[in-house]
Amino acid sequence: METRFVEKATNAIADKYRLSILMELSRKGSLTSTDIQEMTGLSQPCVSHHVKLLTDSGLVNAQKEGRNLHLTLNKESLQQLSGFLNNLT
Amino acid sequence: METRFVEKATNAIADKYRLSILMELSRKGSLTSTDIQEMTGLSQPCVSHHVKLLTDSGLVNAQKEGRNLHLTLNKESLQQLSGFLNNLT
DNA sequence: ATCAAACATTTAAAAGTTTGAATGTTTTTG
DNA sequence: CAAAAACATTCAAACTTTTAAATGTTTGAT
Repeated sequence: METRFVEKATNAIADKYRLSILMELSRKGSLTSTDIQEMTGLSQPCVSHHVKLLTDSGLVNAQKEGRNLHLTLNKESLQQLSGFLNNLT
Repeated sequence: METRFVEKATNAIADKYRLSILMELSRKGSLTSTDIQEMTGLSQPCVSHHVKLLTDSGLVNAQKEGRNLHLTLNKESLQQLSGFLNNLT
């Protein structure tokens, strides 16, 4: 089943920095790693780590554009997760 | 905002045992800690710990009935979480 | 070609989580 | 009341996650 996805996706959300990244992606549409560094005050390697967790979970899409990493929400997977939780009720 | 709830709830879900407890609660309607022990093979203290995380998160209701702990899903909070995630998209 | 900017990787320390053994509490049963 | 059943708590070991310093890679500007 999709339980591995649910586990990885909820784990990706379950952190204050990563949750704030998701919310900011939702508000702004897209962000770069540098944007996230400025927004969180975290070190660059730490941001890189959090971004990797988010992209590995499938909740965030990453696309290299020149030397920038262009991050966007993966709406389909967020909706899939939302639907899974709703189906439990 | 509700971000602390989202953090705690997703954290509660983000574990294979706790996710399976939620899914079994969804299927069966209710469980006791002993049911969960049998179902997971985990030790009693470990089950107690996972149950506490689930109830502290607000996703699961616990009610003492004699010496048993009667666990049920908190559907409202699951729907709240589902709605939050859906609103990000 | 040089330099700088953006991001990734490696590594190690600090902090947090998971697990079960031992023990404690409460409730039911004989 | 004694014993057992169900759950909670304390504790310590094993494991995982988070963080940043150091370093590496790639891309763009001069």
